[in-house]
Amino acid sequence: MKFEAITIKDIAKALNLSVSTVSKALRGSHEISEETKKNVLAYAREYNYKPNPIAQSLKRGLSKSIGVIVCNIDNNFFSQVINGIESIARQKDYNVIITQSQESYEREVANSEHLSSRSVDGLIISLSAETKNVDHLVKLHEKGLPMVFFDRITDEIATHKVIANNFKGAYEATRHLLEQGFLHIAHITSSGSLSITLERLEGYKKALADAGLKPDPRYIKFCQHGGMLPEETRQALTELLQLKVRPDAIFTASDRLSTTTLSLLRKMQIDVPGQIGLVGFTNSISADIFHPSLTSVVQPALEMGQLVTELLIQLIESKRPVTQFQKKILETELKIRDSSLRMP
Amino acid sequence: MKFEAITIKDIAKALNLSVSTVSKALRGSHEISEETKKNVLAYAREYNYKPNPIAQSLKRGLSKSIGVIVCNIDNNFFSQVINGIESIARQKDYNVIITQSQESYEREVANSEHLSSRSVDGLIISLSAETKNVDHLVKLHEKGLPMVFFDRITDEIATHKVIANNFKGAYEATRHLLEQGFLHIAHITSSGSLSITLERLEGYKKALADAGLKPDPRYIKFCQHGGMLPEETRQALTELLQLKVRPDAIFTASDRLSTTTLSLLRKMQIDVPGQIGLVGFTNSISADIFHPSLTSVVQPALEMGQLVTELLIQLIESKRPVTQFQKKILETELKIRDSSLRMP
DNA sequence: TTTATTTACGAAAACGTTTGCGATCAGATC
DNA sequence: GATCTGATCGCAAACGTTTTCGTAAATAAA
Repeated sequence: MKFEAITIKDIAKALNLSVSTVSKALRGSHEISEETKKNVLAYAREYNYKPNPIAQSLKRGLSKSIGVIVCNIDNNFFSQVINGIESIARQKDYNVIITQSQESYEREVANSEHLSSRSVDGLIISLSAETKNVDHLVKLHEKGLPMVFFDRITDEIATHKVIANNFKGAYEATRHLLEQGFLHIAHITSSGSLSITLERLEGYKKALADAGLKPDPRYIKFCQHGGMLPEETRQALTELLQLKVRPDAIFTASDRLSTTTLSLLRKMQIDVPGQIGLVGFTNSISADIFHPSLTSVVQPALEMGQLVTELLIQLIESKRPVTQFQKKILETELKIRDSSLRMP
Repeated sequence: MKFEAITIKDIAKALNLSVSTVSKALRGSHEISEETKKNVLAYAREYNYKPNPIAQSLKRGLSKSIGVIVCNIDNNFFSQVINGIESIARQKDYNVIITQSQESYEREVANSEHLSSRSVDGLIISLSAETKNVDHLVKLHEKGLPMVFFDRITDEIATHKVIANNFKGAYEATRHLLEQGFLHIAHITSSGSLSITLERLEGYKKALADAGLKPDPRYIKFCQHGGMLPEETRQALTELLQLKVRPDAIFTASDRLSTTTLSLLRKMQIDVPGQIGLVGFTNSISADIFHPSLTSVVQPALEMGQLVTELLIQLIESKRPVTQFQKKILETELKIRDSSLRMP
């Protein structure tokens, strides 16, 4: 199965020109007479000539493609981010190659190596929950592969980063629960090695502190796989419910965690928000038809994807080494719905 | 920003061999002595040699990448399919380039041309809702670009196709509503030009007919953009609710349509299933925490993605032209939940 | 007329591979 | 001793493009 396309050679032969002349004519070089240019362009258009991007890549040493590593695409937050990435990439004529780490460190390492050997021009990464060591990325970065981080970032690599204001988002979510009169607010979150986990945890603690409450470590549950495995969340929730002073509200720190927790509470016949209030980080487009509708901290996922892609392409296309890096922090939005309302 | 990697040339120079010898040694050719092979392999391993895939692509005329065109990635059904695509592609060492048509015919055309000029080795497609004419794909297919379809397919191109048993899925959904005692069952579906629309419509009609009911065209609403625009769904729903004999149940034909309809019914304060029963095609992982939990026809999305990718790669790698094509039909599953239960 | 300058084009190398073929040399066969 | 065979390797072309450099003709300046 071959897919034959017209090449510069064909044009050259047809018009009795040399390959180099045709190439220059196509790029509008001043070295070529207007008439020749016209002829070449006309012929190219007629036969629908498209330059072979692979040959161009080989020549230029750039592939016009960028790699993406996220934990999972089947997740409203990440699929929205990818939407944003794709829109900018397309606009700037880059291809996007998406890979999933499934929260596994090993797969993240394999993906990053595979992508770099696939000669992508740059990498967009959100770390996996399992990842505690970023040497694999440091190595690639030192070799000169441009990369940018979003959402789950690391301090160990100096480059552009885009995150949501996780601290503030978590703070507002927790404060909202406090304002509703909840007192024993638990927190179910992802792996402690993730930046978002720490930031959200700090926001949660600060809100409690500001209300004169002392965070209780027993109320804070980490899920090493970020909610990929429902069993993990069940475990965390079960432990919370067995505490002597059972929490009267839960703040969940990620998309999967939020929906799974709500699902489990329903299966356990626990009334939300009657017996337990709930606020979660989630970008689910269906949060308002959940039972109960889910109060959520929504991240500007689309913008994050767009912004991070713009920064990466900027890095790729910059002539001189970039030394000034940005850390963009986008604001979240607290959408108050039924799951957190003490008195509806 | 350059990203220098070791090449065959470097190895050749270091070991005092020719480029061709090194190349052959790396591929384990019988022309090369065991000792030389050992040396080359050792050196390659030590310096972490990875063949430049772009150069290989140029040489072989194959890029080891496949293009995907779906309407939208931010949708549980499609993201699950892509999950399946990715798993097989990775396993067979293909890259996946994902594009979104956003249900627009123009973007579908642009994407298909962009991908083919990007020299992907093959295409996986689910047609956009707007697409009525597939000439752009016929042209590429005739030029020899392997392609396979899933979900929204066309008869005009002879190739492998993978779909769910839409007829049966729709039939069972409708029959279930009938069994629950609903009599006036409306159907909100996508564009009439989509294969899935027709198949599901037929299943719906057949179930009604088998129950001795005559399908009423006023009860059938088409959404040209497949639910991408909520306004379209609102319009359809509003019209249904204004009928003299208001439907007492609705069967929605796609992911977005289902969640949007449920959302709108809630906003309109219409009790589901009390006033209106609801069954929808959806792969939402949260259908059981909807209010009410949503009875749904679930498609084996992951398997669809895996299967369609296997078929494509089979096509790409086949030495001789393939003339026998498969149309795989995977079974759906009806998950009965609250939204369709007359008497809970 | 001679010499410089411009214009318009072609030859060839390069990017990193793969591959057919020819070269060399050893040993085997007659 | 001449020929053959097999093993091992290098040369060179090829994939399609870009780009540097050279060169011929045409024009301008001397």
